[in-house]
Amino acid sequence: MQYSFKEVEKKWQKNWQEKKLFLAQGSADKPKYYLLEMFPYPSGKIHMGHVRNYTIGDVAARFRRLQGYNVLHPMGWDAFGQPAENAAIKNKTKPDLWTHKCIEWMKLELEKMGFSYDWNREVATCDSSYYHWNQWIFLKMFERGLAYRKASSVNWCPSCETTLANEEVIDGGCWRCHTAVEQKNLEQWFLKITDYKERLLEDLQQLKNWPDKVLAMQGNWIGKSQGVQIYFRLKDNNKVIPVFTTRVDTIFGATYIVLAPEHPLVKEIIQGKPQEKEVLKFIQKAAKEKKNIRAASDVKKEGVFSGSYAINPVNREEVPIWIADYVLMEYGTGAIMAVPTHDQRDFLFAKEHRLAMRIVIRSTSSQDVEDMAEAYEGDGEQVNSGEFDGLSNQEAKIKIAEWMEKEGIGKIETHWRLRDWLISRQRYWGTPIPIVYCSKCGVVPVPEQDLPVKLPADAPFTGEGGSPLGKVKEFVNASCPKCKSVARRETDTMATFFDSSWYFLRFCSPKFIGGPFEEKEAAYWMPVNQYIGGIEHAILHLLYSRFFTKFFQDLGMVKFSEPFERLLTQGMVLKDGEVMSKSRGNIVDPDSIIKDYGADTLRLFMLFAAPPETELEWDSRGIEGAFKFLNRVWRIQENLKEKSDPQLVRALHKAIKKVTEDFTDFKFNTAIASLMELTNAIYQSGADKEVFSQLVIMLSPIAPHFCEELWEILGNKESILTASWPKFDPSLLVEEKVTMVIQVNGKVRSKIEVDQNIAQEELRELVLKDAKLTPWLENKPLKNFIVVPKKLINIVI
RNA sequence: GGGCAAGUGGUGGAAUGGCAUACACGAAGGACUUAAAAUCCUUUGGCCGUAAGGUCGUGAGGGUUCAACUCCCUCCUUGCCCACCA
Repeated sequence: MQYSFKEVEKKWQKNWQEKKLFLAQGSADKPKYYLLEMFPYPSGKIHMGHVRNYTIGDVAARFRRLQGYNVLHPMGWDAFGQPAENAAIKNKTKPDLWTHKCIEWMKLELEKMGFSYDWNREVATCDSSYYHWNQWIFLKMFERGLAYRKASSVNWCPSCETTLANEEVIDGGCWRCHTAVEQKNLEQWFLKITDYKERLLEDLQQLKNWPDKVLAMQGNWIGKSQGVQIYFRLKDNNKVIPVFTTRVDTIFGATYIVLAPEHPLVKEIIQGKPQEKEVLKFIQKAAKEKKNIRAASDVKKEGVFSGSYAINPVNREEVPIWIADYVLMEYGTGAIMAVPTHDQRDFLFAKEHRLAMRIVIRSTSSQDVEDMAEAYEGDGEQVNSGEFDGLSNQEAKIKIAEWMEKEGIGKIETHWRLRDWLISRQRYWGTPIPIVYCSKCGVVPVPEQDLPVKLPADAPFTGEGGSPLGKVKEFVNASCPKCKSVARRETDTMATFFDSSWYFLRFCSPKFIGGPFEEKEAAYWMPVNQYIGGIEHAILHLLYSRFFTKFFQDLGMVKFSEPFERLLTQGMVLKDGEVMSKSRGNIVDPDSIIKDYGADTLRLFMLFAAPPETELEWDSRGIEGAFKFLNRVWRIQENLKEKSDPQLVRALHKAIKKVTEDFTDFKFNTAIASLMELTNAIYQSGADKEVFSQLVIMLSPIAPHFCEELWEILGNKESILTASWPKFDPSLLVEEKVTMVIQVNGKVRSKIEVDQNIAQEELRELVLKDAKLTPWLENKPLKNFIVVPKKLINIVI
C-alpha cells in the first residue's frame, strides 16, 4: 500500500480543527512556552520563505507540546500597508475588501501546510479592534512627550500630487508617471525612540540567545560614539561653527571645514562674497537630490568654496570653509572638520579641489603628503601636533580632548547614530493618528473614550491629488474635543511598523477590550520564548518592538524589559544560487509542491536540506528524496515483528537522545538524518510495534499528517498530539566494548576493540603488540603515548 | 567604505581539537519484472595498485598542538545587512 497524502492530509487537518487541539490555555501544572513566528503581510499567496519560516516554528511548537509544555503558537496578519492601496487603485476595489480576501486565501494556504496555530487568537492589524490600541499607545506616548511633530521632507510627485515611498522612486522619477520627484517639507509625527537609546544599547547584553550578527547590527544602528565637539570661529565675526569628531587626534591636520548645503550659517557666510551666486546654485541642485543618491559612494564628491574662513582653535590657523553634498545636515552638527591625510573621503575631496594637507600621524609607509595614494586611517605617533608630538595617537586622543575642554575650545561628547522615528504616512490604509487641529486650542489629542478613530469605509482611490483620507469630508471635519469649535482631523496614518511593534503582546489576550493587552495574561505568557523570522527585520522591527516593550515597562504594564528571549533568523530560499523572487522569475510555488507531494514532504525537505540559519538551495530532486523516505517509513508498518532485536532497541535509544538534543537546538537536518539511520536499521532487522511507535512520535512534528495516520493504523484512539515525547534509557547507551583508533604520529594505522574500562597499562601492552603497527614502530624510539579514553591512541615516535 | 557570515566529494550538507565526507541527492552495477516504473541490495573523494595497501585531500599561505575542517595570523573569493554616520 502506498501512502496517499491527499486524503490523509485533508482528513487530519479537518480532525485537528474539529477537536480544537491547538488552543492555548493558561495552565498551572505545565511550564509555558510561547513560540512566535513573524506574522506575514497578507499578500494572498504564501511563498517558500513563509513555508520555511513557519515550518521551523511549527516543528518547534509540536515538539514542545509533546514534551509537555503549555504552548502558545498564534498567527495573525500585518494587514495595513501600501500594496492594498495600490490594488484598490488598479482593480477598483477597496483596500479593506481586498485585504480580507487576501487573508482568507492565505489562511487556507497555511492550513494546507498543517501548521498548528491557535486560530482563536488570530488578529489583523487593520481591524479597528486592533488599531484602536495603536491609537491608545500613541496617546500615552503623546502624554509623555514621546510623540511630537516636526518638519521633515518626503518624496513628492508634483504631477500625481502624492508622496512616494523610496521604492516608488525609480531613477529619480515617479514610478507611475515618471515625473521628476521633488523633496517636500511636511509637518510630521515622530516617536522619541532616542529617549531609550541607552537602555536599547545596554540591554543587548541580556540577549544571550540572539544571533551575534543581529546584536552587532542593532549596536551599530544605535551607534554610540565618544568624541569631541570642537568650536571653529569664523574669521569675519565671532560666530562659532561646532563640528563633532571621533578623531580629535587628527585635529592639527584639519586643513579645511565643510558645511552641509542646508547648514543655517551658509547664507550668512557667503553674503557679499564673489562666490555667492555659485554657492546658491549649488545649494539648489543639492536640495533636489535624494538623500540616498547623495549617499551613494560611487558619486563624485561635489562642493564649492564659500569665500569665508574659520580659525582652527588648536593652532590658530585660517582654514577655508567649503560647502559639499557629502556632508549631511541630519548627522552630527551638519559640519565637519576635514583631515585629508587621515580620512579617505576628505582625501578624495582635497585631491579633487587641490586643498592643503598635513600629516599628523606617522605611518610606516608614506612620510610625504605628495606620495600618499590614500588617507592613512590607522594608528601611529603624533607629528606636527604641537606639544602632543611623540605621543601615540590613542594617548593623544585623550590628552587633546582634555586639554581642549580645559581651554574652552572643545567639549567631550557622546554622539548617537540613532534618530527619532518618523511614523507619519500620507496614506489611507493605516491607523489614523488620533489628533485634531483646532484653530483655538492647537494640537488636541482625541480623548481615550472616543477611540477608535475609525477609517472611513468609503474613500476615493485615484492615486492622485493627495491622501484619499483628506478627501473624505466627514472624516476631516471634526469638532475640537476641548472647545467644540470647528477643527480639522489629522489625515496622516501611522507607519505599519507601529502595528507590528506590540502584536506579540496582543496575542496573549487578543479579544481584550480594556486595553492593548491584559496584564495578567501577558505576565503569564511573555516574554516570547522563541521568536523566528527573517534577517531583514534584524534592525527596525526588532528595535521598535524592544522600544515598545520598554515603554510598557515604564507604564507599569509589564515587568520585563525585553520581549524576545531567543531569536532565530532563518536563511533565504535560493534557486540556482539566487534568492527566489518575483522579479528574477525563479519562484517555486509551494502550492504546486503540496499538490504533487503533499505538505509533509515539503516540510521534511525544507528542514532536511539545510540548517535553519543558512541559505537553502531549492532542489526538486531533494523533494523526491523526502517523499521516498516517507514511503519507506510507511512500509515498515506492513511488516512489524513480534519483538525487536536488542541491537535495534539500542539504536532506538541512541536516536531518541540525538533527536531530542537536535530538536532543542533547532538542528532539524541532523535530527532527520538520525531518524533515517534508525529507519535503515529497522530495514536491516525488522521492528516491533513499540519501537516503530517511538519513531512515529519523533517524526510527527515534521510530518504531522503522515504520522497521525500511522498512529491510528497502529491502533491508537487518541491523536498523536496527546502522546509523550520518548525518553531514552542511558543504561542502554553504554557499550561494553569500544573501538579505539590507533595513530602513529597523528596518522591512523590501526584499530583495536577493547573493554571500555580497560586499564592504561593493559591497553598499552595490547597496542604495542599490534602486528599492523610493526612496520611503523620498528627500530624507532617511542617518544610519547597519548590516550584519549574510549576514543583514540596516538603513538609519537 | 563599515559590520557580520560562509568557503568541505559531481550536488545539498555532517563532523567545532581526536577515524574528514554522517544522512541524503545524483551516478554505476545487481535482484524482482515480458518490459518499464516503483521497491530492495551493493559500490561511489582524487591518484597509484588486480588486491592488500599506500598516498594526497576541507579557498590559499603561515603558525600553535602528540593531533587542526575546527584555534591564531595574513590573504583571496562569495553572500547578507548597513552606509559620505564625521
